[in-house]
Amino acid sequence: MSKQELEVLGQEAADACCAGLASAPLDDDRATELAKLFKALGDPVRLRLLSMIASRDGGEVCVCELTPAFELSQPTISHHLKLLRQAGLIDCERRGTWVYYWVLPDTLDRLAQFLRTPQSAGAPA
Amino acid sequence: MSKQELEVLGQEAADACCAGLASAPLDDDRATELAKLFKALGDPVRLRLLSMIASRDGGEVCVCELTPAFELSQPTISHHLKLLRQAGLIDCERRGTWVYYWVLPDTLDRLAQFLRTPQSAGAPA
DNA sequence: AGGTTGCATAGAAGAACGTCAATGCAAGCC
DNA sequence: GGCTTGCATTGACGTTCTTCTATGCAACCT
Repeated sequence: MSKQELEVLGQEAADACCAGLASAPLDDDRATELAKLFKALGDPVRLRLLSMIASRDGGEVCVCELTPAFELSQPTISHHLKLLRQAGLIDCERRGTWVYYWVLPDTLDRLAQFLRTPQSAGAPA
Repeated sequence: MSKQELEVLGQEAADACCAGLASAPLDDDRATELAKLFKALGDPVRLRLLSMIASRDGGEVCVCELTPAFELSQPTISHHLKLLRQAGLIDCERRGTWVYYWVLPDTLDRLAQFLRTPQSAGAPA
């Protein structure tokens, strides 16, 4: 019943703000778009990179701090950062010698909204 | 400073309830565990399957309804359902001839919590 | 200008993934 | 029992991903 009413609102309205995965079956296009984002998060190195950037007080981290935190080659870290950037999860800027990365919270929040189930959506915490 | 205090609380406390990716840099084990979950969501077919199951009023869907919704072979759908189940996102039960799937909301909510950035964590909506 | 350092890009190799046809197995039906 | 139907499993194949070494480019430092 309330479900029916929601669907009457139309797909656009739901997409625009807060359509969760439980509000209606995903169409193929939207599923493909969201899958790219989740795929970007589906690697432990990228999750750690994202977390290292997001948990930084100043909001920015120099690549020169990220690379030595892993037992991986520098090009590998650079590659993962590129994927995160292409997914719209982070962005970067070169300032002189060093390159700084920061998180784009909107993309993360959009994914968080998408994952929230109806039962949890009511609880503010 | 407040950052320091948070870390003094210990990783367990943060893990237990609501540690977001921005609360502290992820350790390797936790990153690996979370990456598996996100990887399970990183495919359009699996996202659509999950959405089809989650958006069902009764909470349960018969495989016989899921399979024909895709232009993919039956084993392929079965394979994706298995991955979702191994990730702890859904579960299933055989009842007579048919098999029914339903969503496990706890895993989804845990991921949603993880993705919420500090700035959005305050807003209840 | 020449050398050094920080990071990105290119290309290659091995592992992991998505898909299918073929098969297996359980449950219902004759 | 034998046949049919619903779904899972197996094994194979092409694609994508992760990682590396080698290289390129920009910025700094004499």
